[in-house]
Amino acid sequence: MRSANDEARPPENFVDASSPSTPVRSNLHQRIARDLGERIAAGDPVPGKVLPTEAELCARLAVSRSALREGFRLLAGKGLIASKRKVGTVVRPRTEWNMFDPDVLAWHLAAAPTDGFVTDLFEVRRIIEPWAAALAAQRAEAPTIARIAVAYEDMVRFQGRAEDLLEADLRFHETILEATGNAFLISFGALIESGLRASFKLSWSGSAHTPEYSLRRHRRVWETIRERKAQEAFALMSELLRSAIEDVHDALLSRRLAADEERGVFTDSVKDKGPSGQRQRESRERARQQPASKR
Amino acid sequence: MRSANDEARPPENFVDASSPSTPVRSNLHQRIARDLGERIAAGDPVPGKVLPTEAELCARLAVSRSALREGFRLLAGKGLIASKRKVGTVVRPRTEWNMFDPDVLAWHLAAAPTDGFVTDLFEVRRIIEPWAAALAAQRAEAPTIARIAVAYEDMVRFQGRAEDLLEADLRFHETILEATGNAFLISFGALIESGLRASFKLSWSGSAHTPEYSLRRHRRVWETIRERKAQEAFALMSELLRSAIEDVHDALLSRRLAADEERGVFTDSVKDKGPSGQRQRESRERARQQPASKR
DNA sequence: TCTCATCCTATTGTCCGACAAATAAACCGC
DNA sequence: GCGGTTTATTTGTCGGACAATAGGATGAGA
Repeated sequence: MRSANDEARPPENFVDASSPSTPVRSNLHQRIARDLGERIAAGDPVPGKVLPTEAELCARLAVSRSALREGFRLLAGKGLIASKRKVGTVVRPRTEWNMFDPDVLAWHLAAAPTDGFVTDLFEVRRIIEPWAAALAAQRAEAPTIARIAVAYEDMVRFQGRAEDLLEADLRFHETILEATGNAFLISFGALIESGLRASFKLSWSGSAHTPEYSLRRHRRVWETIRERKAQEAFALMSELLRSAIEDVHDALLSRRLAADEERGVFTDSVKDKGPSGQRQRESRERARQQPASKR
Repeated sequence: MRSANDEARPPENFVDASSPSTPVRSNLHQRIARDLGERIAAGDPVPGKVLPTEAELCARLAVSRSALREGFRLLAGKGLIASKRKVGTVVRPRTEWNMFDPDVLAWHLAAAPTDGFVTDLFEVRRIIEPWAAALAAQRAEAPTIARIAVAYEDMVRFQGRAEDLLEADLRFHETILEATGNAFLISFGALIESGLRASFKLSWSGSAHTPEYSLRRHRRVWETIRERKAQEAFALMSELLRSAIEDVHDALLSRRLAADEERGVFTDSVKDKGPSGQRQRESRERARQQPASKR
């Protein structure tokens, strides 16, 4: 029984290798978790509803119950699902999900990168990272400051290659978080990494602002940290993130415009969007749950 | 084989029921994860080292391999461990752990509530919650504000019963986070809940400040949110947390003093601690990894 | 003696089947 | 119509088997 393949099953043909914090050759239960996680993040089984029974999912995904259940545990540990005897495995309400988990963030961005969602993410970054910069200016040890410098210099050197530039950019921000010596802020770095990687893959490789503009801001942040000017580091990091979020919103906007145009629709829902950077606050309630992509 | 019990094994005799975000009647794999998680958080297998093999752990804990592996997945999903064929299951470096996971936080606090750790936690609270209060003042809808009021009034009513007071206190802070509408900030509430619950169980039920003092601060935060005064809400929440961290530090200090005294040691390591609230910044590096309790 | 290829073995990864336990839902007696 | 009982379904745990991988031992050759 269970001959070959039924539907929606990636048994062997996809080596893929696209997930943060999981190695290229991921295990089966990791792939299962990612698969289900992305689907749940997209709202396939809407919160409150139950997933198919383990037996059925085993058949559909063509995996053993052990592997499936281990995948379930990965999701349960992040708050996405909860299983109970006789009732099944239910998708927990979104408020219970651990949004600070890098995987959960990646699944969200892979499945439904809504405006409201990335707005929320950058809002948190704008809350945390300026403080991190200030604390780094106060506490960073010399070698850590040197690593921030290296990251910045790599950004300059890799200006051409977007891939390497992203890596250097990530290292820049993560090293600043490290410099604070705060275990929680260091953890926050993984979230930024996951978020930026996914956003990057989402195709906003470039930016609306010129590369020089962004580089100059990074350089000034680094300099103020080196010179132990906490308040200025705070302000500059705040500025840096403000311009970064504008870039992301522009990218998401053009992305949606392109999608709409190609679909032939051009209704009133997209005609009066301003040039970004301002109306996020007002329209955030409505933009929240509006999927911008497939599925 | 595997007759009765070997060591450090809680097979059936502990019903316990002490873990946040997990129901009272927890499953076996959840208990396994908590058990190993607390031990790892305490540094039993130090990061980089490998755990005993699955076969051995199965024997020691007297559980099946399935249950053990599901527990492993819980831990792996939070970044604590990583398994590889032939090499075993290694404890990942602390920087890779997801400190924003409520369980990870609880395990840390249960196993090794160091000064540096709670300082870090409250530092993050002081970064995030004032902003949350400000955003809540801007965005909260009327019914949400009403729930904040209810939480405050419950705090007043439950002044006597510490348990209920804690619940109301948690609801107060979590509702403010909810009011921001930011998915990430809402997630942060689970962290606060886990942290405060563990701290509470750690015995600082009361506080150095009078209850009235704390209540007055909460009241003023609520009022400014109701009156949409974002800046004042920011400042007041900041103040509230500043006094809260003083309470916690006092509690931890007296806790350690009591432990030292009872042990008979009274060396120079504890004699010149000031009256809290000031020297956290300077001595944080040294206080970081100093266990204050058993094990 | 050093280097490299090969084999061996230990360990996790996955599969399978069985039974236990819980509990929602159907059922039945009153 | 209602409360207690039974049933059926679903997850929870167990035990065993084999596959896959990779570290380490082994041995041959330079």
